[in-house]
Amino acid sequence: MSDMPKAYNFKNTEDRLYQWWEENGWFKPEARPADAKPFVISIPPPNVTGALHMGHVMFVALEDLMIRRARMQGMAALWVPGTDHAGIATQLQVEKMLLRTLEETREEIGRERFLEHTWEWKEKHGSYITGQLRRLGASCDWDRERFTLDEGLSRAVREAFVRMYRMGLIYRAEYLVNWSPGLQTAVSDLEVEYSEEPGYLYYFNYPVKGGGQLPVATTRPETILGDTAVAVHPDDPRYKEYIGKTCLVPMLDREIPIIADDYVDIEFGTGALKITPGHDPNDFEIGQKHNLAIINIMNKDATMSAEAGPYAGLDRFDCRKKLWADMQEAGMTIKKENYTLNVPRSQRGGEIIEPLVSRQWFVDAEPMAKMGLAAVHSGRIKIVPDRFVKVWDNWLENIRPWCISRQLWWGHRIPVWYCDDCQHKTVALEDPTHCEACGSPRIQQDPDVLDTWFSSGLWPFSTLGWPDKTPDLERFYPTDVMETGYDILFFWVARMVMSAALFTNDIPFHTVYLHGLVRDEHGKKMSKSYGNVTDPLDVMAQYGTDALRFTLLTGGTPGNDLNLSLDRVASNRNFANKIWNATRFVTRSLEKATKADKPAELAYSDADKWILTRLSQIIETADRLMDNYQFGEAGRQVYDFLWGDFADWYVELAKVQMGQGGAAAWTTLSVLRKVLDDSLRLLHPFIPFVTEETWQQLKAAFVEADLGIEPAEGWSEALIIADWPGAGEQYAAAAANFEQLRDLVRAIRAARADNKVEPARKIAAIVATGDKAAFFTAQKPIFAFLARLDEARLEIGDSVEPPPQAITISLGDIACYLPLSGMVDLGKEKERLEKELANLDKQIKRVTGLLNSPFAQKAPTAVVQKERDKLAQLQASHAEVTERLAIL
RNA sequence: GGGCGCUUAGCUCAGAUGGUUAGAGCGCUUCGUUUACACCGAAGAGGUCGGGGGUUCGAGUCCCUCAGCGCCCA
Repeated sequence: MSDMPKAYNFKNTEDRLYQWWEENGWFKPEARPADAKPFVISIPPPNVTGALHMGHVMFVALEDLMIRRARMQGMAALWVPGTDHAGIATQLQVEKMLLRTLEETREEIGRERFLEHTWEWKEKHGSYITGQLRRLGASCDWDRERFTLDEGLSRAVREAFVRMYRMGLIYRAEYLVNWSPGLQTAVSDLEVEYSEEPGYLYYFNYPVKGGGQLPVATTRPETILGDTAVAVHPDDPRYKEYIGKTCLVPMLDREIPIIADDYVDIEFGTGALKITPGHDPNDFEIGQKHNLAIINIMNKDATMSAEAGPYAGLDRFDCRKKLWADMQEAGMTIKKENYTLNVPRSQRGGEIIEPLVSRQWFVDAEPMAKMGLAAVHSGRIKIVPDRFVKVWDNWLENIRPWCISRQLWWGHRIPVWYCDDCQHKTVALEDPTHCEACGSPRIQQDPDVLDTWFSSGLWPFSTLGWPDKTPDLERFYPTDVMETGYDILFFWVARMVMSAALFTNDIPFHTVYLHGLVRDEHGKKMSKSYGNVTDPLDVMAQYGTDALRFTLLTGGTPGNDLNLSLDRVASNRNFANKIWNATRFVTRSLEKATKADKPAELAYSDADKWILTRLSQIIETADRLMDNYQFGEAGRQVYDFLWGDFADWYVELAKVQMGQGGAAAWTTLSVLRKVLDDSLRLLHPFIPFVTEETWQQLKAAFVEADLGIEPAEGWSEALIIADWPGAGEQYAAAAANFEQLRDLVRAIRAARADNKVEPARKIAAIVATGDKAAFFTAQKPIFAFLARLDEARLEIGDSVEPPPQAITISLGDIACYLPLSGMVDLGKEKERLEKELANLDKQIKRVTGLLNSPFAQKAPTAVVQKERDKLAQLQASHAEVTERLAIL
C-alpha cells in the first residue's frame, strides 16, 4: 500500500535525486555500451565567477532535455560542462575586491600578485555557478568539466595561435580599434553597441589658405584637432574651386589638403567633410585611400595628447567645450543644431568607446568565414530556426578583421616574444628562452592577453582533448548540437565553426539551435537598473525546478524571446502535483487486483483502447515534434494528454473498471501503468525530478504488489536510463466510439448544470444510439458513473420511446432524454430547442452551400467526406429536434 | 539604408504539410470537499486572429501593402 503524501514536495526530492543519478554514473556516456552511438553537446560555458540568471536556466533546460532524451533512446549521451574565464568581467570583479579589501589597484600590486588573487577568487567563486547548474538538474558529465584557462585548454589556445600565425592568419598592426578608456583595453567590433542619443551637429568654417572658407559640420568638434584633410564631393559645384588647395586646422593652424572623394554625401551637413583618420573608422579608410597622415590627439585615458597643442591634458569632452568656445571667440563657428547621435558604447559598462589607433593583434577571418558559409550552405550545419541563416550569411560575407589582443592580465597571454636585439618575433608553443632568429636571451613576452572568445571558439574540440588525439576526441567529436542564445551567434557560434574548420577540418556540430531571450512578464528586458530581474533561485525555491524548466520550455517558440510569467510557473508547479497525484491514485489502486486475476489473454475494454490509442498518437506526435526541435509544442501536447485525457477521463473510467474486479481490474491496472509510465518517460527530459520521483514510486508499488505487471523490458533501475517509449497499437473504431460517449457525457453534464440538478442526484436517462447500442450498453456502468445517472433507470436502445416530459440532447444520430420529473420547465425547454434548431439550420445551410460549391470537386475526397458526414449528423439532429418540438 | 521577428480571449502564450464553428494557462461567473489531487473537479462567459488587398473551392496559416512594437547589421 502506497504511503505517498497528498502533495508533491520538490524540496526534499531534487537534491537527493540529483546526487543519486550522479553517484550512479548515469550522467556519463559510459552508462551506455561502448558501441552506443554518441550524442554530444558542449555547454555554452558560463562565466566562472558569474551568477545564475534566466538565460542559464533556458539553455540548461533545452540542452538537458536533448541529452536526457538521447540517453533514454539508448545513445551514449555526453554533455561536456565547463566555465569560461571571462577576461574583462572577472578582472573587474577582482580589481573591485582588491580596492575594497587591500585598498590597492592592480597596478600597485603588480601582474603576478594580481593573477594570484584572481586565481584565488576563481577557486572561491568558481563552483557557485556550476553548483547552480546542478540545482537545475543538468545531467552533465562533471568528470569531464573544463575551464578555459586550465592547462589543457591553454595548450589548445597556444596551439591555435601558433598555427594561425604560421598560416599568416594572425598579424600585428597599427589600426583603428575600439578603445575602452575606462577599462584601458581594446575591444572587438562585436563588443560595441550603438545607441541613439541627443547631441549636436556643429557647423563651422574651415579657413582656406590664400583666402576663403569652407563650411564643415561635425558631431565631435574635439576631433578637429586631429584632422588631416577636408573632403568634398568632386561634382559639388559649390566647392570645386577649393579642390587641391589647403586649409588651416582651427586653433592649430596646421596646414591640411582639401581633397575630392565621392564618398562625401553632398546633402549631408554642409557637403564638406573633415577627415580625422586617427579617430573615426570611416575617415580612417579615406585616409588610407588618400595616403593621409594619421594624428593621434588622444591618450589612452581619453585625455588630449600633446598633438592637441594648447588642449593637451584636457578630458575629451572638456576639450570639446573649450575648443568650441575658443572657435566661437575667434569667429569661426556658424551654428550648433540639435542632432541625434549614434554613440558607440561599451557592451560592458556602457562608457563611450573611442576609436583610437593602436598596435594590436588581429585575425584575418576571411578564409575561415568562407568555410563557415560553406558549412551552412552545403547543409552540413543546420541552423534552427533557419531564418538565422540570413543573419549568418550577412555577417560572414562582410567579415572584418578580428582584434584579439586585450590589454588585460586575466587571460591567455599572447605567445609572442619580442627580441630586444633584433626585433624578431618568436612565436612558440613552449615558452622560449632566447630569440629564435638571433639567439639573444633578451626577449620579452607580449604583455597582452587574448580575447576570451578566442579560447571559447575552440571549445567543442579543446574540451575533448584537442590538440591531442584523445579517445574522447576520437569518439565524441564532432559533437551533435550547439544550443545557445541567438545573441551570441557571431561572438561564439561563428567562431567555433570557423576554428573547427581550420583546426579539425570538420564541422564542430551538425545543428545549431538558437533560443531567445528571457524577458519579464510584459516583454521588457530584465535589467538590474530597471529592477525587473527575476532570480531563478527564488522561483525554484517557491515553485520547484521542474516548474521553472517546464515554463521556459513550453512558454514560447524556438528562436523567439519569451516573456516569463510567474502565473505560468505556478500552474506548472500544479502540473507536477497532478502527475504526483495521478501516480498516487495508481499506486493506491493496486489492491484492486491480484496476480491470479491476470487473464490468459488480454482483452482491452473500449475505454482502454481509447486511452492506448491516444497514448500512441501522443508518442508519435511528441517524437515528430522533438525530432524537429519543437520541444515546446511537444511538451504542451504531453501536458494536455496527461491532464486532459488521462487524469480527467481515464482515471475516472479506471475507477469503474477496477470496481468490477477480476480480469477487468487487472487489465485496467496494466493500462494505468502503461499510460502513466510512458507519459513519465515522455516528460522526463522536461521535468526530470518529479518524473523520476513518481516513477520510482510507481515501480516500487508494482514490484511490491507483484501482480505480474511491468514494462515489456522489465523495470529499469531508474527513469533517467529507462527506454524511450514507442507508439503501440491504435484502435481507431473504439477510440471514435469513446469520444462520442465523452461528448454525450459532457452534454448531459451541461444539461444538468443548466437545469440546476443537484450534483449528487442520480437521474434517469433514455438513450437512442442508432447502431451503437452494443457499445453504449457495454459502457453502461462507466456512462452512468461519469454522467451521474441512475444505472437502474438508464435505458439504451437502437430507438426508444421518448418520454413527453424530458430534456432532449441531440448529438447527431444519438439522442438522449432526461426525464427530470417535476423539474422540466417545458416552456424553457421549448425555447432552448428552438434556439438549437435555428443553429442547426444555419449550419446545415453553411455545409450544404459548401458541398454544392466547387469545393465538392476540388477538395480532397477525405475532406469532402468529412463535410458530408457532418451534414448527415446535423440533419439527424435537426430531425430529432424538430420531432421533439412537435411533441412539446 | 538593408534584414529579421512580433501583433490571436482581460493578461501570458500555443496553433506541422492551407481543410470542422480558432485552443491552453491565469483571471472572471455559477456549482461542487463523490477517499488521486482545492497545487482539485464540473459547467460557463469571453476573440470579425493589427488594417487593407490578393492567390485559392477554402487563409490565423501563403503572397503584396500599410501601421505599431522590438531586435540585428550598416
